[in-house]
Amino acid sequence: MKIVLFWFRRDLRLNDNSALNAALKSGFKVLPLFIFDEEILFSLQKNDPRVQFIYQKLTEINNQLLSYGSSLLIKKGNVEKIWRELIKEYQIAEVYFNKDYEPYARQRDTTIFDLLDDNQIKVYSFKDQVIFEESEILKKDGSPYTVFTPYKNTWLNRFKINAIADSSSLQKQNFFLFRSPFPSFEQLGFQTSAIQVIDFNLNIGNYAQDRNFPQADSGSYLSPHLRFGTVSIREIILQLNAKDEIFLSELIWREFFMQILFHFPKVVYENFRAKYDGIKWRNNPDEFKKWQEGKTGFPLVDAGMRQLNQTGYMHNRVRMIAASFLVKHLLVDWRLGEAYFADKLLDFELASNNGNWQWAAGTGCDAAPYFRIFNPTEQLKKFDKELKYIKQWIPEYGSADYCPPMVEHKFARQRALEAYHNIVSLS
DNA sequence: TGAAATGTTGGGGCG
DNA sequence: ACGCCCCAACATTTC
Repeated sequence: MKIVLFWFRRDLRLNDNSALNAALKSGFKVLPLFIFDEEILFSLQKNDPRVQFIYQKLTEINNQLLSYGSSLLIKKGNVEKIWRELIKEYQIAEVYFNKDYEPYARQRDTTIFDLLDDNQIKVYSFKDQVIFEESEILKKDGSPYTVFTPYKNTWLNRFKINAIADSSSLQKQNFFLFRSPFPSFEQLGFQTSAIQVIDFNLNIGNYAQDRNFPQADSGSYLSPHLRFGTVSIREIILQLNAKDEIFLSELIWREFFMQILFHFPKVVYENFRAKYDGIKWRNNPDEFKKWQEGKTGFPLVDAGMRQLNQTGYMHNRVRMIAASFLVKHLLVDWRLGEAYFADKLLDFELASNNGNWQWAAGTGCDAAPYFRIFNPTEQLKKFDKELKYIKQWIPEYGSADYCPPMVEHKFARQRALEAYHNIVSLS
């Protein structure tokens, strides 16, 4: 019997899933598949909380599928090798998956597409993780936007709320009646983590007013869910009210950076603006370590880094301040900070993380000018006046146990200005 | 989605 | 009442 395979990747849900809906309408029975890609696992810790989250969500999906008489096929290893085996094992008519726009995924998917094509298997890929993908929001001359505001204006003009309403419901009877043994977490070789992804909260009525105040806990905590597709971006946007435009704007930043990464994949390794390539980073390992551990002596930086280390999350404003401090005050290459965030953030997404680090470093598209240097002490006065946030994350704050500032602000500011100015004046 | 340095203004103390 | 000085408050420029 010929079947189709639906390949879950970063769309770990059954409802409002573009490629899955299409697969279920194909006329064939659908076998859902997930592959733990060893290329990705290779760079992660055994107890990475994100792998644990993926496993939890796969378990939930599998339980739903069991009630439909089906189940999820789980594989782990080299993706190409696994697909070669699948082609032999099953009579595959077609393969469905949702598009992933990251450079590694695009390369991997091209390889798999060619392999399937060589075996006369049709492949259908779908837009699912964004409202508008890279080819849909372009300037009049066909080139991509590199400035956020005009990108956002075009995005909003193009956006029609009725165009995203998904009317199709899950056609449960079209799943392949199949039971494969669902591997345990231990069988897959993973270890448990104390850090958990918390559920999102769309009760964001005061988001616009509260979002800069880290103690207000005004975040939606949506980001990990959007990262792994455990929620549909379309459903989220349909639930927003007209007054949630600041929140919507943050979702547009997400798509802005995704299309930047698509059109300019070099940003993964290089400054978007090459004129900053000559900056002489200090990259002092001891200082970098103090920043990582939240022991810089600047309370807002330290509170943020400790929140990150303990929970896998950091408040957005504090991310900017911590990033600015590393890059400007310590003159550590933004790529090192980016890599640390990539390791720790539950919501790590290459496009946003890279885009925001380049923003903080002043090297990115539409970035903060290099001479805009956050003063962590001023930011504390403005955004955590009552010291609630910093006391939550720095229990020893105010006692002799709390470390003194590792660098004098005025001195570090001047040093950063000189390091950047030297480069800019050369170009 | 910055902060510091510099410039301007005006009220109040004082002789 | 007047001019002078000080300085806080605000505005503008600069990094």
